Amino acid sequence: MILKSQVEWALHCCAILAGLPEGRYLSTKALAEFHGVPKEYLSKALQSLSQAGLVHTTLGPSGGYRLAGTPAELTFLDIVEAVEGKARTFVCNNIRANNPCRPQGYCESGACAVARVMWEADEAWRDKLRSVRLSDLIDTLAKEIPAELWKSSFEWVLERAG
Amino acid sequence: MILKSQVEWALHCCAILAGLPEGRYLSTKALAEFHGVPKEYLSKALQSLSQAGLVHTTLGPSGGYRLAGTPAELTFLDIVEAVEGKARTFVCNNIRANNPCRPQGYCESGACAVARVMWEADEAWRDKLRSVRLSDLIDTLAKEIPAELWKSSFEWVLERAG
DNA sequence: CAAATAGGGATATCTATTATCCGTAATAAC
DNA sequence: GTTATTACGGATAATAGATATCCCTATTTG
Ligand code: SF4
Ligand code: SF4
Repeated sequence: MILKSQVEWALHCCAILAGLPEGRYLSTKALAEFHGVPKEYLSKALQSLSQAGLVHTTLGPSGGYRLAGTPAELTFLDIVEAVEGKARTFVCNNIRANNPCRPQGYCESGACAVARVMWEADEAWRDKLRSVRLSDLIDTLAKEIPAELWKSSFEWVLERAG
Repeated sequence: MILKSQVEWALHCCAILAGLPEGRYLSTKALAEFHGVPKEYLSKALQSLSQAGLVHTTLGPSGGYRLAGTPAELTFLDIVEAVEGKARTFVCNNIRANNPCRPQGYCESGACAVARVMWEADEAWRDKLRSVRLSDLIDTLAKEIPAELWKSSFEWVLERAG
């Protein structure tokens, strides 16, 4: 059970977009080149972000993406769920229904204890992701990334931002 | 990103095995029939439990599986990890290494902030699973399952336990 | 010895992920 | 207006992983 690589891509892209000046847009092409991933496939991840309303887009030359809100309004969970979906990671196949001792017409009263525990764990995962904002990530990155690299990356992006 | 159905199967099988009297064993065949799942494939899940040391096995007629310890010593995490593996759900493809601005020979100092957050969320999921013991599940099931069904299932199992 | 079992290897099938390609509509620059 | 560039969506192919089956072996019970 492994998250799609698009999740990592989307998170990194949002981190880049967070540094974009007001009103500017960055294209799929630039984001793909910066991260060294296939443009067409990254495009699907960005479209997921767009459909979830996390980013705004414009068409045409100098078009591309920018965050829909401030980095403080965007959580890891928003981004992860936009790409990975909101479905729970444990699906109940209701195998108890095959129990040979089960009385005819016995109707389960909702999900059993097994499923509930698994879903609680799922929620714990989501709670953690919900508690970290994109702005928190930027703060950490700014501290950890060498100032020179941070600056040159920023300039690289600005050169290509429409 | 969805957990294997074997996870559900393994959890249910452990719940059944927890009710087994000391020294008795229950076969793959019986467990598969009880849950209505393919015997050969369920066998793989049970082998995973065996390899993880969670259950003991014996061969021959009247052979099968029993818990290696008490239900209180076994957590959800033990069972889930035995079947699903201990690998983290977020894998870092190190796409920052493709950054065109990255200085030659620049060596990353461990995983970046993105990966660390995702791994913390993964840990939160595992912490939750670690906090629930098999004995807790049995307690809940005993409360929720109709006494009659509980009893007949128990008898069904005992008839087939070696 | 005969029957039943766990275990493991090989293999097939199905599904989801990963990736590419192409056509369309919209937009900006010229 | 024309052209270049872009996001978007549909179709499709390639790959990997999950699901499932089959068969052989060693071991144990009776
Ligand atoms: S026992 Fe729980 S997890 Fe298993 S099939 Fe029933 S509801 Fe689903
Ligand atoms: S930035 Fe983090 S998640 Fe992304 S490639 Fe680097 S270490 Fe991995």
